[in-house]
Amino acid sequence: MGQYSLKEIAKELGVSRGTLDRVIHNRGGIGSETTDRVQTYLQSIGYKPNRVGRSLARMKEMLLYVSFHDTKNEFFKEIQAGLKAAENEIADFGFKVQFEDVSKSSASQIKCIREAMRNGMSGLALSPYEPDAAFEELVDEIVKSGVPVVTFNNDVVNCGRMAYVGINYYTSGRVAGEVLAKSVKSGSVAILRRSSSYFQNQQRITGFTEVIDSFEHIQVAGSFGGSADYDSAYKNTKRIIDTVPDLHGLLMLNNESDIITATCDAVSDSGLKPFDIVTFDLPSGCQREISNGRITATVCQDPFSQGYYCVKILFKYLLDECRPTKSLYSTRLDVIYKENLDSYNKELYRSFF
Amino acid sequence: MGQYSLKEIAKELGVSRGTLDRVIHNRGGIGSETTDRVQTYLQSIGYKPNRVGRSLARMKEMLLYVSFHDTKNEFFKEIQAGLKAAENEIADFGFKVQFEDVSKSSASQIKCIREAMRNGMSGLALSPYEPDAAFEELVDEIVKSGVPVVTFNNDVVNCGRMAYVGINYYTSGRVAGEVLAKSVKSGSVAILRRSSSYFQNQQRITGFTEVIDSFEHIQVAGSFGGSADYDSAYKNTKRIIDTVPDLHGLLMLNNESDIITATCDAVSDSGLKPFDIVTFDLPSGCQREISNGRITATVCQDPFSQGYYCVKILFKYLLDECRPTKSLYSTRLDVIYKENLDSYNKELYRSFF
DNA sequence: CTGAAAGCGCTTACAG
DNA sequence: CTGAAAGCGCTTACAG
Repeated sequence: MGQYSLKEIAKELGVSRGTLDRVIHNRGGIGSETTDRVQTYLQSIGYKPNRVGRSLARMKEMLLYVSFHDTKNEFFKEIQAGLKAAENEIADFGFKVQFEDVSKSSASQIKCIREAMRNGMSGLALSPYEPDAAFEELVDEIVKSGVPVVTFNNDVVNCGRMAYVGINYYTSGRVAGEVLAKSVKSGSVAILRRSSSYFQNQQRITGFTEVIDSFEHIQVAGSFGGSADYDSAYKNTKRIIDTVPDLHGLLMLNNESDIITATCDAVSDSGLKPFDIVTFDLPSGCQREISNGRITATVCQDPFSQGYYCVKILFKYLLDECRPTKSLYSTRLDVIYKENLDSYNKELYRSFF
Repeated sequence: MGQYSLKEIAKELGVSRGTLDRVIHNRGGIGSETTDRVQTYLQSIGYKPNRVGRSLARMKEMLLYVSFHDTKNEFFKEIQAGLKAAENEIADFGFKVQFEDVSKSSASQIKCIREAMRNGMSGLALSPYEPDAAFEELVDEIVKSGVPVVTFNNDVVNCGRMAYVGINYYTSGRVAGEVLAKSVKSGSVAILRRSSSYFQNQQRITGFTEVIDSFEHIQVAGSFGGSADYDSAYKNTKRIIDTVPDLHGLLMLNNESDIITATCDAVSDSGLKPFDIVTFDLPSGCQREISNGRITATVCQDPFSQGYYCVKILFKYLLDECRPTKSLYSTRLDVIYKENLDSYNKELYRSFF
C-alpha cells in the first residue's frame, strides 16, 4: 500500500517496531545513536506513516469540542453542516465532534468550555461571543495544557490559537461596496446598521464606505440605526427614503427575517425604482427576497467551510501531528444573485457526503 | 471506537467473522437461514462497518483513472488541484488517482481509456472530448464490466454513468447575463464567441440572451465570431465597437490569455466608458484584468470541486459500496469581482490539506 | 455452507 | 534503552 511499513523498516534496520514508534513520536528513552540512525533512514526513504494503521492502533477516542454562541441562528446551521461533514470524514479514525448550544454571554460560554476541559477534550474549535481578554487568557491556558485551539468565524487574536478560519470582515464590506456600486446607476446609498453594534459590523461599514467613496457616480448618504422588529424597521426605512434625496441603494447589516421583509416592503411600497439592496449571508429571508428580486445580491462568507476546516485542522494536527502552515484561513466571499442562488443551495456535500 | 465490531457480533451470534463478511458483502455461499439471522441482527443494531479496518484488510490497491482532454489548459490545473486533494484524503485507504494528458480528439481519448481498462482500473472519472455516441457505448461497456464511471465538467448523458459533476452551462450563461445586466446602465451588449463552437458555448449564449432580453435597459446587439490570436482579436473588437451603436458591454466566451488582453486593449483604446466585460472561468489572464479593472467580473464553475467530488464519489462507492443519491451534482457558479478575487485565490485546500 | 487463522500498519502495555 | 507480543476492525485465502 503505502511505500514502506514499519515492519519492513524494522527488519531493514534491525530494530523493533516499538523503537521506530518511539523515535517517530519523540517519546524519548531511545539512545541518541539509534535515534539518529532511525531518523536518517526514515528521511532518506521519505517515510510517511499510514493514518489508517495509526488510528486503528490508537485506542483512545478523540473528542473535538466546538463552542459557538447563538447556535439557534440560521447561520449556524450552515456551519453545523460543515462540522458534520468533517465529523463524517474523521469518525472512522476514532474522532467525535461535539458542540454545545451556549447562551449569549462571554461568561456562560467560558463556563461551558471549562466544563469541557474537565471532561477531557482533545481539541477545541471556538467562536467567541466577544473576543476579549478573558478569552485570550482562557485560550492560552488551554493551549498550555496541550490541547490545540482553532478559532472560527470570530477570531481571538492575541493568544496561542493555532489558526483562525473565517473571513476578514473589512474585506466583505468592500465586496458589498463593489456589488452595490456596480448595480446602482447613480445617486446615493444608505447603510442600515444592526441594533447591536459589533466590531465586525464596524469593519464592514468601513470597507463598504471606502469602496463606494472610490466611485464617482454614487455616494454614501449615511448610516442609520437598526430596528428590532417589523414595524419599526418598516417605519425606519420609510423615513430614510423620505429623508435622503436620490436614494437608490441600501446596504443591510441586519439580516433577520423580519427586518429584511420590512425593509423590502417599505422599498416596494415607496415605488422607488431602480433600487438595489445588498445584504450579508444567506438566511432563508435573504434567499426569498433574492428569488423575488427585491434583494439584488448578498455577500456570503462560506460558513460551511468555516465549520468543515476548523475541524479538519484539529484532526490533521492530532492525527498527523502536523501544524497548519498559516494562522489565517480565509473562507470565500461569495456574491450570490438570483441566477446563481440555486447553485449554492445544491452544493455537493449536502446530498451525499 | 465504532459501535460494534464484527468480532463482538460474531460472538453474540455464534458465527464466524468470515460468515458475517460474506453476508455483508453478498458474497454468496451462506445458507438463507443464517443470512436472514445475520442481516436482521445487523439491521437491529445499525451496524456500520469501519472503513479503517476495511481498507487495512483489503490488500488490493484501487486505481482511479481520470481521463480529461486538453490537460494543458489552465482550467485543468484547478481540476487537478481538486483531484490531488481527494487523492490525498484517500491515499491511506489504498487508493491511487492517475490521470493522463490526452490529446485533442475523441478517438485518442477513447484509445487511452481502453488501454487503462486493460491495465485494470477500479473506477473511471471522465470528461469526454465530445459526448457523442462513441463515448456512450464505451461508458456502457465499462460499466457492464463492473467498473463505475463518473463524468465531470462535460457530461455523457445517455449511458450508465453513475453521476455527473459539473455545471449546467445554460445556467452559467444566465448568471453572466444577470451580472452584465446589473453592471451596464443602458445600451447594448455584444457576445464574443469562441473560434470553435462547442455545444456548451451555445447553451451559455442561450441562457445569457434570455436574461438580457428580460431587462428593458439593455439589449444584445449580436454575437460575433471568435479570433485566434491577439491581432485578429484586437481588430475584431475594434470593428465591433465601431459598428455597434451605444455598446457598453461584452460577454466573452473565449478566455485565452491573448484574446483577453487584445479585447481589453481594444476597449481601453477606444475610450468607451463606462464599459463592462464579463467572462467565464478564472485563468491568469482573467485574474489580471479583473485586478486591473478592465474586466468587471467572471463567472466561475468551481473546477476544484469538479475534480474533488468526482473522485470522492468513486471512492465512496468502491469503499462503502454506496451509490450517490443523485445523478447530477452541480458545482457552484461563483461571481468573482475585483474585491472578492483574493478570497478565491486563498481557498483553504491549497495551502494545507 | 461455514470456521479458524493470518495479516493489513500501526500503537500499547509489559517485560527485561 | 530496547524487544516481543497482542490487538485495533476488517478481509482473504485455506481448510473442511
